[in-house]
Amino acid sequence: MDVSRILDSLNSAQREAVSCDKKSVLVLAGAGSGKTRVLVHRIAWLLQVQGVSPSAIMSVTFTNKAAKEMRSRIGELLQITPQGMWVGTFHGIAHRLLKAHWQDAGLPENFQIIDSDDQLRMVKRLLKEHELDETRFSPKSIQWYINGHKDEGRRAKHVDHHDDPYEKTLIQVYLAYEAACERSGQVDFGELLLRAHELWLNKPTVLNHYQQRFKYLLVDEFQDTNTIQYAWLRVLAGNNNTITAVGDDDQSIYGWRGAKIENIQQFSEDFPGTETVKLEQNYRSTSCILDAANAVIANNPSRLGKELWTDGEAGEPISLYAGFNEQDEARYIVERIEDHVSDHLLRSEQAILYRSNAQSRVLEEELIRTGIPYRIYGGQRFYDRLEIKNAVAYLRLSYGRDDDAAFERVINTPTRGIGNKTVEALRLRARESNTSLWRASEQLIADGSLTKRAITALQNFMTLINDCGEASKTLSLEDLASFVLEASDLMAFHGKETGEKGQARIENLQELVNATRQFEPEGDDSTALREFLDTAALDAGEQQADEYTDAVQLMTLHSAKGLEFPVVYLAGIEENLFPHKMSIEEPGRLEEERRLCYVGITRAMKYLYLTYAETRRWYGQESYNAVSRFVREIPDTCIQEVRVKANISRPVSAGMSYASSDHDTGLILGQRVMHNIFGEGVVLNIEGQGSNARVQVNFDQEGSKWLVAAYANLESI
DNA sequence: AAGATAGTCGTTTTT
DNA sequence: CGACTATCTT
Repeated sequence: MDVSRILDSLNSAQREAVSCDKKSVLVLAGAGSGKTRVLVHRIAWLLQVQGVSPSAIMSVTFTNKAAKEMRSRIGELLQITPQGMWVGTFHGIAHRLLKAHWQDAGLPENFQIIDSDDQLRMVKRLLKEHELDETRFSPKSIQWYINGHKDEGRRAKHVDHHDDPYEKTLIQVYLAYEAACERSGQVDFGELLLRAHELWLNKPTVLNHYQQRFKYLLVDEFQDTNTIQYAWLRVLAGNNNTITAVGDDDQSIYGWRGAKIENIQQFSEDFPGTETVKLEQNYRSTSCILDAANAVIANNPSRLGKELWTDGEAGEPISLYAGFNEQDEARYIVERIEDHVSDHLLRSEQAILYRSNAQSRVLEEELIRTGIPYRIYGGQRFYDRLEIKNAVAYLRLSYGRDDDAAFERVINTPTRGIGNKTVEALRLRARESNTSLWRASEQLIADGSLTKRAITALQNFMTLINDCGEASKTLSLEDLASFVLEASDLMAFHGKETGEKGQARIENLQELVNATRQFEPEGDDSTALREFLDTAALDAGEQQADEYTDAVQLMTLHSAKGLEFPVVYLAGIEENLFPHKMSIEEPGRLEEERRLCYVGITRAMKYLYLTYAETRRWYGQESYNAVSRFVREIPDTCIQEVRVKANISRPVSAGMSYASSDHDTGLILGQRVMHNIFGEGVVLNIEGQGSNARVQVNFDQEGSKWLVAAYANLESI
């Protein structure tokens, strides 16, 4: 194939990255600089110019979505789908390895993946077993503790207790957790990575095989890798393989869950002779937006240093709007959305981004009020929904009886008279005999050490599961799913839940049957169930519901990473909210907030609106936040402040006295007032009546603010 | 075993 | 404030 086709459409930095023949390349790809493009073209370069076999290439991404996109774009560019290439997520690839080498990894052949929900349940159970006080040892924090150590590559036996009794207890729980997973053949997300790493370390022949095979490694979103992921990669790369890492230190926003931005710096040290290529030309945004982004991120020390530029137009200035409360902020945003719609932009080309999910409510209310269709991204994954998890638990038990997480979940769902007492007895026996709950049930029934009623109920349950197991051997995946839903009575159980909930649950369950019908197993029918269960555990499932209606997009800044929109509204750009209160004190965390802001700004292609509220109801309390420091970091020349209505030329002097009765606020223009947070100031303007009245005050310290008179408690002085 | 009630807690989220 | 949970009540 013609080499020019691969390089022609690229700029010189991109070309450099694509065709680099060093053993290690670090591509620092700024937002909108064609990162995925470089990865895809590099793979094409390796295959078609270097003549590398597809099976010598492994490309690792972070999310399933990214992996999917990578595969389809490679196919698009090459017009064929290369066979034997591994393209997947860290977790997906680790899982694939563990399935192939379960014995070497010390796992049972049919090990199951548990998600964080199952994990949390297990931790809670263990805390009860160990009679630990949940207020002192919160399940969530224990889960955090375990996952944190796993992400750092530490098992319970590696953790140092520092002679601290509290830490010692945590380690005990971690140990018990490991034992419980072992006993029931369950593997959590962190465990996938940890085991895959241990597989390299403990089985040199296995490692050697894969080192020989995967001569070319590519990693996307490298700034998001955690300790164990990077360690795993490094071992696989060894001294001889070629590794391409693509990432952006300025877009590292997952430090709080273990991502190590340091891995980027470390890379050049670990792989001597690394060639670093910076992609700084941006193809997404106007120069006005880029100037703002550059200016904000420049406030972070210890960056690797990049500056985005474009040869495009300056574009519109960024709008800054100060709402007097969050409803006013929402109203402003929705008005601008309508403006752009009448200006022939689609609703789906406009996104409202916010720091935390709680902000979406007011925005939604306003969108509903004005009848604008919207779609909220994020939220619960399809396979995380209660009814789906229940149904999948039955499928999991059909596949393997020792799956304790699944067993616990549905032993009494729908209710079948197996109470807590019986389940306690099962758990006790399982622990004593070091076996699964299913085997423990068999034992206890044989013993006759349960009440007659419990035995009957338990037997009914086990018969049901065995029937499902039999069905799984003969039926297609889809028929099995239907069978399980009927036999277990889950359909009826969820259907009778109150209000629209029941209806929604039934629809989701039907959607699950749909998913089984559309599922295309890689192997033959005999492995279809296992493959489907793995997908349910590792893949979010399509969230396609109303993808085709033209709707405004709402999402957190975190979930916006990697996306772009012609119009972006960045709502709630206030101190304490963004940067978030919890991150203001520590410099490291503040820098991550700033990177998040950089991510937000760089999502915008043409128009960017920054909005905040001077008064905001937050946790049931009125709060007064100053405009975010990030706004002040943007050069004035990029920003245009939107004036509130026509309050301009009314002269403000002590002599003027508009009757207070007009506004019911008891305030007079030009009057000096005292506010218990902002201190002293002068009333500049009054708008509205009664409880809606709002007052603009120019505070000596804090500058001008709009306040709701009813809440502001202004005192005349 | 469902329904009421008190109590808690409150960024960001993928696998 | 309000969503969620754990515990108590019938």
